[in-house]
Amino acid sequence: MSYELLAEPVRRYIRDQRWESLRPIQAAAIQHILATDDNYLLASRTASGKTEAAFLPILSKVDFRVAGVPVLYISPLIALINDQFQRVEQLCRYLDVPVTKWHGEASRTAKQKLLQQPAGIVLITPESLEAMFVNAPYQVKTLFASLRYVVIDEIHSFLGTDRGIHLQSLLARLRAVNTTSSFAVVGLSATIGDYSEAKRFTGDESRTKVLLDRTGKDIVAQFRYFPANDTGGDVPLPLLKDLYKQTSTSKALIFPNSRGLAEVIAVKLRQIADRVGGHPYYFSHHSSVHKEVREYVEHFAKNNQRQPFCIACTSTLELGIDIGSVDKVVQVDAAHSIASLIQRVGRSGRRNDEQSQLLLYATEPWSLLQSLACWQLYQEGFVEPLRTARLPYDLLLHQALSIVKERSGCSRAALLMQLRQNAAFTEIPAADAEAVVEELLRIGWLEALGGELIIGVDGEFVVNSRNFYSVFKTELALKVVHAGQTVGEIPFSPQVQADENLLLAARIWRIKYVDVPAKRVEVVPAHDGKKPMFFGGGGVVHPRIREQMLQLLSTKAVPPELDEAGREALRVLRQEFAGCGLPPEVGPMRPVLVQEDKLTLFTFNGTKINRSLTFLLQCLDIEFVADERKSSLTLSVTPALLNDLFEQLRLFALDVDFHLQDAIANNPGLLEFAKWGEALPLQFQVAILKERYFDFGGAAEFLEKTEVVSSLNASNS
DNA sequence: GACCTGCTGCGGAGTG
Repeated sequence: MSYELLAEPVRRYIRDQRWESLRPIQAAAIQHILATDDNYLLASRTASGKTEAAFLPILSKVDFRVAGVPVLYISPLIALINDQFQRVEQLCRYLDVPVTKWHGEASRTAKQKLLQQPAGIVLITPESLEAMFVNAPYQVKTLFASLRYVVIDEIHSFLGTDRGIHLQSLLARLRAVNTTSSFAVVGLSATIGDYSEAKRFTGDESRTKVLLDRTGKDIVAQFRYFPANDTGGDVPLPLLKDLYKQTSTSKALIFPNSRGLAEVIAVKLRQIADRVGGHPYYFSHHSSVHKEVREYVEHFAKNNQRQPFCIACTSTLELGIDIGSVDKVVQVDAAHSIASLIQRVGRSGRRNDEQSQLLLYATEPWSLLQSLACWQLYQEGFVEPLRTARLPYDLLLHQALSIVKERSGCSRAALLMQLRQNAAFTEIPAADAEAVVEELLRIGWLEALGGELIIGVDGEFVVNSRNFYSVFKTELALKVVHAGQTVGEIPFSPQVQADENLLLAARIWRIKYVDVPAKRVEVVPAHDGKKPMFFGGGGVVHPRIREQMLQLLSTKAVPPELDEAGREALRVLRQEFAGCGLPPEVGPMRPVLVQEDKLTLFTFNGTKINRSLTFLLQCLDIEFVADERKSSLTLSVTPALLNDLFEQLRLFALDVDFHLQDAIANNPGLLEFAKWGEALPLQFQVAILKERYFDFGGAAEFLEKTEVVSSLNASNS
């Protein structure tokens, strides 16, 4: 029935593709998009035909004969644009609709051609759109004044992120340009945790509908436990041997949570394969592997029907880049979020008749616990809800500069009006927006000239820099080159000097010389090396995962997916907490283990709340040791004093601004997470810290409600 | 104990 609704050229495309039927998400999208002008979120798993679900009806509905570009597709990745270009262009040939890639690596000739004859569909990144607003606002008008649809791919990757707020703001600015029509948004998404929050993203929650296909795949999960030995060693040898056995004849993706470990695993598996005469197709894939090497790996995976292969990777292979199907997905130690686990699992068994196989290794009891908790929550259908920041002062600052540049100067009232009407900033009070603009004037990034605001002398450097178009920071790195070929990059570290060895792109290298001014390292192949040092902050674990971990500790059931060693590790960990006498329903109870003159409080709470508790303890000048992996705080107080301490901390939590101001002054690195936060007035720096880095509300609630059960009380009774 | 993402305009050399 949905098929009948489509335009004839689109139906011809479907016939030529020899599709037997439309997927559920496609059928639903066709009916809805053709019937209304509402916004839609199309949520279903990887490889379920979401792209077609959006484009089949849009191509049937939109009149492409009018001047201008009626359909804009926005993607978080260049690689995804290049993939989607081929699919969309193939479809568009049936309708004579031109498709143009518009990103930093796209052909300039093609862009020029589009500007001369604006038509069809444009595929763009948020940063390229930002650049167009700043550098060529007349082009934005020429191209997008008559937009009818904006398709946002992998929209979940924007939710709850600074880049998402940036994109929201760009959408609002597109609406302001959209003078001859109005456009609807169609977001393509994986399963997400909070659909009402996702609907806000379009800028009009009430006119946004969710089309959801919950059909999942059967997944067989297996947990295998190999404790890391004390002598160090990055990955336990028995684990590597088992991993080799499990994957040597499969197409496998291995996710070890860090670039360094991805290199270790790729190199060591290749060495084992060398010794026993296995296949040589071992790769690594992450942001520090050079783009061309990554593209080769992607191409190999996609085009090899029969050869087994193994890619040790990070989240670079989480999003929808087309690498075909794999037989096995391996997670080494706990994934940091369910959302990420979903994406990784979705990579396996993509052919319709296949079961997905998931292999979860743990090297340490707490990681095993977290991994089990994630898996259970995954099965329950839980996904972390992500809340978009309501007070993104830093992004408002960035967009204020961008708008002034776009308009080549404008009155203060016009700027403030445009910011207030921008859906990304509606909850920022008018007086606060004014204060941010005032600060921009004070630091000379803006200047007032005859009633107009223009970019100031110092601001010119900011807005004319290549760095202006993105809202995220990147680390400085040295390019690693072998015989004229770039292999990848490594960050500056003490390791980077001549004759040091390192692993990169699944190979071992020795550094010949380091050219610091040229940011270049020349390497030659070697036979033994260590993983490169990469830096990064900690990951953010959602409180629900920690609750589930505690639940696992306080019950007796043994998850059937666990191997023998895993069962034993879980038993030992449960034994450690047996003295606390936790009931099966823990509710607000949290265990405390008492040693001689210290105690360890296990908060079993999320990273942001733990961070806040840590900060409050620092304010009180109390000595402690925090361990985020165990979600624990070790303090030199007696259990009897714990309630008083909680009450003191809670009072601090309610009035923390002064301490945060102090902390920022002493440690500007605190604002590292917000690229445009450093230029803000202090009170707004405090505000973005409170909303995005800490969770003092959650901490206060924890301090108020938690009932401590200590091992001491239990053994006394 | 993290991971990821993007990029203008210009000049000049090289290619067809």
